[in-house]
Amino acid sequence: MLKLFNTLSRSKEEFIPVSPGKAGMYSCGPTVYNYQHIGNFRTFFFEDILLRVLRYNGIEVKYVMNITDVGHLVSDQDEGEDKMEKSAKQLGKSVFELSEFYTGFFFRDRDLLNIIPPDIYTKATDYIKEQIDMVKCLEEKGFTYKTSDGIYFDTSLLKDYGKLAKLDIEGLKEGARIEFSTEKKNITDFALWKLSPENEKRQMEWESPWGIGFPGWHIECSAMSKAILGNHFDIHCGGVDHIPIHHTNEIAQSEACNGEKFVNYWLHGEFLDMGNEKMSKSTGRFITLQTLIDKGYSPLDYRFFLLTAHYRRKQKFTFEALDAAKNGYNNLKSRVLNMKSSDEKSRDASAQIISDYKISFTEKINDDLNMPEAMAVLWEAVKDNSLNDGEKLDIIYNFDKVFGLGLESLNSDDEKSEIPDEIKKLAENRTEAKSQKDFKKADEIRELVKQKGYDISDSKEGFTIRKI
RNA sequence: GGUGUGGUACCCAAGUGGCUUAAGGGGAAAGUCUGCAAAACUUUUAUUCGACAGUUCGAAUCUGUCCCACACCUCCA
Repeated sequence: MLKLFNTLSRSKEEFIPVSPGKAGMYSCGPTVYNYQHIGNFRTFFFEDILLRVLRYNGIEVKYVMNITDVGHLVSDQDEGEDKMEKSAKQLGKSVFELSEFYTGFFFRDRDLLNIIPPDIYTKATDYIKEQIDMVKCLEEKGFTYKTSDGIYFDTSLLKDYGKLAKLDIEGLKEGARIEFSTEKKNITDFALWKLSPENEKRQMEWESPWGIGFPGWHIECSAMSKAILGNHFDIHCGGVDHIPIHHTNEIAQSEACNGEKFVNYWLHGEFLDMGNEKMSKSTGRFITLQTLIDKGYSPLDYRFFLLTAHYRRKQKFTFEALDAAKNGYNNLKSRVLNMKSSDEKSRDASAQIISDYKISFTEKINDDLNMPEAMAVLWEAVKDNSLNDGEKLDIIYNFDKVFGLGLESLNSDDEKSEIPDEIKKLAENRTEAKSQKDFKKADEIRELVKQKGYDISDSKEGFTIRKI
């Protein structure tokens, strides 16, 4: 039984899809006005794990992710500049070039992290008509009003507005730290359609029944999920920051227009805790996957790191912790490589043990995606002396469908081919010194090679060289 | 000011009333092996879960008080 923590009920619930054996899943993707940082990727990774666990359970998932390329304003109070337009202006590019550039980078990092692409990407600018239709739908049902700068949703008309975030509207008013547009009827009202400023020509703007303008940020997800997955579907996910505003407003729009329940299960991934070095795309201070690569980490080191914490808990990011993950992952890889080169084959005698491991693993991942516990099961199997190498690989490959650490495709040749001839020559010299019992010289050579970044170790067959 | 979350070994991090006198990874230490190392293998590394009370046959897990961090109500995945 698969259990998932539903933000709506704040509790773990058994996952029961609308259509048996199938699931519709939508996740809020990137706003492509800048690079995605490693915090963003923690969320995309969580969604990847969710997708993999659903599929591991034999559920046929239709997975949609949006790309926000318009309408996301600098302030969620529907004020300030459009993030895309602002960034384009700064870089002297068109918004379309900008979108293409950062989307491409996002795809690259996604692939490097072994994150499975969705079945469909929906780009906000490709669904302008659907968004306008939805605003019209809300207008016809009387949920909207007009201000000098756009069409707004009147949240006071919904009895259960804010149910996802358990918003305390009165408390919000008292605690408001900023002033909000005086034209808004309620503090929680939000823009559905923004009119282009009269004195400014936007790069992205469209005709609409209300005048030339662009869609509000929230409407895209309501319109696009409706277009692909229908009025009522199974899972919607994103980062925790989306609970109080973005997802709250999506629910309001969708349920007001469609007149039925929008999404059954809302799942949210917690933030990566950067300690004092808080990452914020708006300040331009953040760590990207490329930063990690430049520092000598592999993208999958980061994936391994993410697997060590539960998605609903903040995870502390430090380079010390990343080093630990890198070491752990290297150990795992070297064990797997050793198993692959072994000729022990599966025996039927241990079928029961293998099955027990898989059952245990399934219990962990189905308990609200408990990856740390699932990883513990993996290590237990890896170190289990009652299993031979063939049996262990059987288990490891099976688990890696969820972990996504690329263990099945690991190839020892990859590492060997990187060794320069100079280093190989030195290693051969050392073997010669050893054969003459000149251990002093042998140790000197090993030290020299170590300084050059390689490690020589002896084995029965001779020596092996490893990049440090 | 309001709201919420969390404090588990040297680090990361599970566990949320008895299966646990607390998983797993990293790190560290010892042994086997080795010319010496490395790897591998074996073993060790929290009688204790922020502090103090309380509930209970029984608590890291529930309650209360206090201390400390962080997050959100500005932008954020």
